[in-house]
Amino acid sequence: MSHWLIKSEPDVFSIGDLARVGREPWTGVRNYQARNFMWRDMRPGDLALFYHSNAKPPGIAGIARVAGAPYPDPTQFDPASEYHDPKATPENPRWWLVDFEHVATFGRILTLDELKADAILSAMQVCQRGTRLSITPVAPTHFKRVCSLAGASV
DNA sequence: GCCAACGTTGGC
DNA sequence: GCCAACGTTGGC
Repeated sequence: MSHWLIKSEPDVFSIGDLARVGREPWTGVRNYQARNFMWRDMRPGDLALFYHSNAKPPGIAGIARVAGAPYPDPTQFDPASEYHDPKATPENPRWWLVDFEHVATFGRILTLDELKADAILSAMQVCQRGTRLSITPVAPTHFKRVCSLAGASV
């Protein structure tokens, strides 16, 4: 099993929103590296840290799980969507996604400051400056340590 | 295929 | 709101 970190702006879609809906298609990813993670590398059952970006404070808010196999992001075909991609066709899709389902909401946000201050977790990609990638792989040791610091048992 | 300009992300 | 980082675009 692989582990991941997925970013979301809580004003747009938060861990609480995921808990409410249960399962959500991860639409709107328009970066090839992030797409490749979903399209090629993720497997159903993989666990992901749910990170709140552009938040006060930014940090990890909970855990999600890859809920199924990848499929084309429907928003790329929708001219009314802000994620519409005129170069994509149903016969030749460019953007793929997976659904995520809610696993756990942490009792508190594990803040970016705490991650950076931690001798082990400071190596995480999300801690490096200039990392804008919305989906990143996470080492199993990092995943376990985050869960233990957040008091979550997974 | 180089690279300057531009747009976006996201912490601060 | 500022701006560093960096991916993408498009002229050549």
